[in-house]
Amino acid sequence: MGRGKILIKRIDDTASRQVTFSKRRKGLMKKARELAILCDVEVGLLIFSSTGRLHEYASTSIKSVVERYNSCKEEHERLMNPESEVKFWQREAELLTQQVHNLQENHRKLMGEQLYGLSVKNLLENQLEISLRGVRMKKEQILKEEIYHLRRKGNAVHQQNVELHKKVNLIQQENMQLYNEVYATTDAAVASRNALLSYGVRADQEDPQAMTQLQLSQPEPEAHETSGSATR
Amino acid sequence: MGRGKILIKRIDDTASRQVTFSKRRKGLMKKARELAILCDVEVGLLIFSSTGRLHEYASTSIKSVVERYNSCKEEHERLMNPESEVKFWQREAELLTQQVHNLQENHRKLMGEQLYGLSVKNLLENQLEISLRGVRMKKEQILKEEIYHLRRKGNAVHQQNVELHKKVNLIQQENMQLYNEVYATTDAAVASRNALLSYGVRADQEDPQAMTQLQLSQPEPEAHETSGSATR
DNA sequence: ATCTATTCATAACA
DNA sequence: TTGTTATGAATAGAT
Repeated sequence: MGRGKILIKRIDDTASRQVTFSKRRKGLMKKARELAILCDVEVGLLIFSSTGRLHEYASTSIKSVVERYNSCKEEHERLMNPESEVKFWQREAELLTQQVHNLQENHRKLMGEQLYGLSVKNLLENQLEISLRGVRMKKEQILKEEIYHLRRKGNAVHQQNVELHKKVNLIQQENMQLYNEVYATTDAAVASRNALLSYGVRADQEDPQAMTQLQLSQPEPEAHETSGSATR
Repeated sequence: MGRGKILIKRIDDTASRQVTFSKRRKGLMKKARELAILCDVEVGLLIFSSTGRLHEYASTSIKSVVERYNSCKEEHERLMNPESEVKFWQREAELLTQQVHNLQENHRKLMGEQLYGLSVKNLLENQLEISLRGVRMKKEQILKEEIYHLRRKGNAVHQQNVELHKKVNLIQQENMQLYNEVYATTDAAVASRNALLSYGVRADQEDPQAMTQLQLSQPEPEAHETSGSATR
């Protein structure tokens, strides 16, 4: 099938060899494909060039062909062994994945609880703080009001005291004047009478008023405030 | 190549198909072998007949060809596949283990921080609470003391008031008596003189004392209330 | 790469 | 199946 017949032996000339390789390889693949199509069979062809390059043909796929080859040949040594190893690591990975999942779940819950707990705690504390502050403010207010009233009361009593002192002084003065007048006229009958007369005039003018005032003010068991203004 | 040209499509006639399969299969194998020898390359050929029968050619061996195929193509479909698969799952397991470790670490830290944070917080709160309570107690104490002193002061002033009223009443009584005696003897010279004399006696007995007391108590600037008991 | 003389593979037939 | 053969197909070697 060419200009001359050839012996089927390795072609020494590299170039010729390479050319022949290309031509026959192509033809081989064509015939492989034709066979697969014409006869409806599964075909796989693998060719490795001298440079290491791979050339392949498969009516379906090399994988399929090789699998079929393996199952056909029942050489499970290669397949079964690695499979069990794969299954082992798969199982390991599954377990670890589950573990990760659980930990993440716990993590999430924990943080959630932490946040929830803190917020609740803060809420409670705030509420308590507010209530407590309210109570304390009221308490202080009451105390301050009491102090204020006591001060007012104290002042009022003091004012009363002052008024009383004034009155006491006034009465005292009058008394002393009276005594003086009385004693000054004790020995002289005429002088006594004049003094008494002049005193009587004064009494008509001022004293009855003072007496009325003193009589009007009522004594109280436990003294407390009165907002009266003592006129004088 | 034959008595007539043919289309490359599945041969419907089973017999023809089988004949063609035999002839072409043989030819394909021959050519595969020729290629392998002529070009000094590795060739593998797998053919599965429609009945499932395997026909193979390999310049070396199918095993060798398939192994070379796998390593060359780096398509680790069957042989290499398990290996890389194993490595993949090993890697996965390593990553997951690391992840578990990190999560556990975080978990531990988080719980630690939580506990630490809480304890510190509580400590601070307690400290603050104690200090605050101390301040508040002092404040209240001061307020209460102020109230107590104000009350004492108020009571003292009140007591003084009462005393003053008593004195005022006493003096008033004496004054009235004096007036009565004076006016009763105004018209009668003798009666007047007796009255004056008796008054003098009384004054000697009581009044000087009252006067002294009154003079000793000092009047204060602001005064109010009267709690006198007006005897009549 | 392309051509082509030649060989080869094989379709049809027996 | 196997063999025969006419012929298309593949290809060695030249270009």
